Amino acid sequence: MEAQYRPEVIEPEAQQHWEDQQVFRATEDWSKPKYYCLSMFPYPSGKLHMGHVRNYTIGDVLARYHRMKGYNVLQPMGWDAFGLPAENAALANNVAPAGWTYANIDYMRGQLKRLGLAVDWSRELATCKPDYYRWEQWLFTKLFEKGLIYKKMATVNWDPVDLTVLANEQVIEGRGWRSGALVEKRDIPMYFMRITAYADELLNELDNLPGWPERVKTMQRNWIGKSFGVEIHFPLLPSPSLTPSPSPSGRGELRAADAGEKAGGAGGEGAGQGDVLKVFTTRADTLFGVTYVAVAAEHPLARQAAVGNLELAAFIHSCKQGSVAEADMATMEKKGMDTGRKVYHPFTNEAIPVFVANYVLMGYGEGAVMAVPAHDERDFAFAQKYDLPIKPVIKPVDAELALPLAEAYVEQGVLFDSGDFSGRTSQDAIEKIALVLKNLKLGEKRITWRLRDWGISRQRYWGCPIPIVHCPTCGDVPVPDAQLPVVLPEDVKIDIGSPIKKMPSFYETTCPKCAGAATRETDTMDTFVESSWYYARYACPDNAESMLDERANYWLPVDQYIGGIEHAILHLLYARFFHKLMRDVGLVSSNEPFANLLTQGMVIADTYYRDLGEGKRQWINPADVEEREGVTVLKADGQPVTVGGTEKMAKSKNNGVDPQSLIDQYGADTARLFMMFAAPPEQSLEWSDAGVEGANRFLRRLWKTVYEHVEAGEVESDRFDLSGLTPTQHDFRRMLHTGIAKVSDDIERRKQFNTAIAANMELLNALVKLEGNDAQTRALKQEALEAIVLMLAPIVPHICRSLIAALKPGACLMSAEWPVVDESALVCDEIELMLQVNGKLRGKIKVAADASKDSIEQAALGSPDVQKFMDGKPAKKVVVVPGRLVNIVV
RNA sequence: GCCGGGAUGGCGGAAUCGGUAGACGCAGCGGACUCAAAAUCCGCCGAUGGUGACAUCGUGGGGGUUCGAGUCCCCCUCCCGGCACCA
Repeated sequence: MEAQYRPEVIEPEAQQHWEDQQVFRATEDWSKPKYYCLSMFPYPSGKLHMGHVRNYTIGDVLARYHRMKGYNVLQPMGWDAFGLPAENAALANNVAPAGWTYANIDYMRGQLKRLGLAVDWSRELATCKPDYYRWEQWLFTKLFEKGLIYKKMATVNWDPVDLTVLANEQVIEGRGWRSGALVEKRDIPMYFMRITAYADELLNELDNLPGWPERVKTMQRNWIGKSFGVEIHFPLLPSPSLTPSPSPSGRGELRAADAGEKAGGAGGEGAGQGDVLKVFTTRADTLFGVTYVAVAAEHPLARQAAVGNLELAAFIHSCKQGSVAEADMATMEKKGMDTGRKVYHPFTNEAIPVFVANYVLMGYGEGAVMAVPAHDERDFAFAQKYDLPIKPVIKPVDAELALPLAEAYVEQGVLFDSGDFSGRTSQDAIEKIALVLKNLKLGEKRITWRLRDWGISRQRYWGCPIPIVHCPTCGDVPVPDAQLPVVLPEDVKIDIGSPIKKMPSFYETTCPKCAGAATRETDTMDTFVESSWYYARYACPDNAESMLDERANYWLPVDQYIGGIEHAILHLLYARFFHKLMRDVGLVSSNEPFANLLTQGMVIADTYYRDLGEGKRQWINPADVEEREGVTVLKADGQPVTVGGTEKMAKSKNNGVDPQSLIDQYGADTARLFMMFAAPPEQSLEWSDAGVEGANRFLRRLWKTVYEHVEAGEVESDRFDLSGLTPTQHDFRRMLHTGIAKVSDDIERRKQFNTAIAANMELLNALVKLEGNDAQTRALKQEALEAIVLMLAPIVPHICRSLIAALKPGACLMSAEWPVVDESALVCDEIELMLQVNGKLRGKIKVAADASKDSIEQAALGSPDVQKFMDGKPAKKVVVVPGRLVNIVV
């Protein structure tokens, strides 16, 4: 055995061996339990960042651990290869997105291999390849035919200078990131996936996912947002500016929820006499406190009221400014304007003003709300600003409201000033009010979802083409199977806007139905679509005949999915939705894609930037800045930079720290060990260079310890006599086997690798201190070193491969099994108990492990440490916690 | 703004079911080895007071439940993630 630990030698050797022997190649094998271990695939942004190292090491530890426990393990890897950054890079560097992407994939694949991951590379896939996305197109056509994909108008960010649609990320402080122009909202037709049809199942199935973190399930529940409420119809007073025109069916509907779905938005236009304004509320108990009604700027009533009202039209137009991002909408100043229209209160017949308000969302409920300033914070602020009445109608069950209200009282309570409903509790009143409204045909109980259908159209180039042909006679025609895939041209030149929109060779085609001249859809799909089913394709990436085959049902569901917490809602919800879609077209038999989920915390780092004006920022990498006399400056020019927040490492903020130098300097094992040791997987990890040295030191120490042990000669294991251990030896062996139990539990159940590593460090520390060179001690050390090396193998596989071979000539890590706890080693006949007086630690005693409660109490009361603090007072109470402590209360 | 999460020594973190706060590591300090340095090895290392045994305080802030709270409950502050076109 080599005296020196040389990762630069043993790591490439181990990786070459694993590759040559194809040891991680997975095949369907029904004789063993299967374990499908999947880490979220990377976007090929250029090079690996620390988040990747963390993510893939966690997955690798679990994959290798389960392999040692006898599972048939699959751990695949691929590339989430479509996306916006490729177009940005193409613009910046004058290269084609495809070439840039493929070069990044090649580079990053090399980096991943250098990490020594137990990945089955034969299953590698890239979502930008036609053999992958053709199945996405195929599924699209099936869903389109089933009505689960439909077209409707949707609002996007529009850059009026570059004449292009902007992603939310490209809107900085309300301006386009390149042009600096004020962004506007614009409605365009898009394809939508009907995820709301699965809302109930997506919500209910969360209860059948015990392997998911509670916080993720809570976030998804809140996102889906099932709320039970009441739809209330407020009859409209005739418009003063319109001549009454009774609708043919009697009472017309001024309803907005699905107005957009009929692409032209015809629903509700021409509302006149006898119409109603529908609102949705979860607080029908506050109905008597309504002092105005507010509608969204896009609501048909607002549009109609603006006809001939220049001021209102201007206000509605001003609501069009700014981005569509909900965070922006929610934090902007609440503004509104009276439409001049009024509605009747359904019970009091009072006339109530209708406002247009920029805080009412068209996409939720009916796009209209009843405003109750006394019992809703936003309505309260709005009413104060516009001097609208505040009418309290709910008070606490056991108290009176302090009037006038200083702030909204938002709790439920008891009704007053509410006609026949006064005196009822909120819950009771909601039921009763809904019933009365129903009898009056002015409303009813309704369930509303916060979840909206998923708009998947993107006006971008580097994505999967939407397989639709627009025919002037046949309309939207899905591309037939035989003509799939619709291949995205890769040899393009990028400037502002998508090149395929200017490429007749792409979009000019004939209609699959009538063979007449037609045009292809030039929008591409949201990249979330690709990442919603890749986990299933890994089971059969080579299948050229169908999307999935029976192998998918062998491997699915994924036993362990690992990825960043930032994907807790969107990606994970879309993937769950897709799994159900694939189930319902007969492709998979399970209900959920991921049985167990580990959401790793973010790797975060400081951000630095310089303002370039017009809302543009140049982000500077942490590696390129330094402190000079208390000022943070760019190393290159010595000029100051602005210090931003500590945020997740991201390409867009250029705050990623390159793990490559870490690997180059110390090797993959040190990088892996450090990442696993620095913080538990679910916590966010603030990057710092410190600590890497310590991880490397531990590996050198481990190597040296094994080296010295091996060099001392072969161990005569047949002279290992368990019954003849000295107390010290017995203590050590108990520690070893307690440690094995702890490490197993840490990895398998707790998934807390930092403490698993700490336990191994403690074992090694104890082993080094263990004195003696007799056969007993040597055998004990042999047992301990083998166990430590095997327990560390999932985390630092390269060094452990060398060490196990040195410890047990002929042994191979790839066939090694996880150490087993020897229960007999855990036996202990004396234990230590803490002594407390009034909950404060005052001493400790040793008692027999099987001592009775009485004898423990006596021993505790007799202890001088305790008596000193009892002041001669009698014990009021003695609490004995078996195996832990005794607390004496005086 | 809304939803979810977090805060423990100089630093990363540990304390798994309400029961010894600070495991393990980093940094620092002292010592051994060395001509010297690096590496390695040994020891110390929350704060305050005390020569010391030890005592008091201490888990973001305030309150509560309990024999006992880092852990449970209520209120607050700050930080992080998500908010549907970043992935």
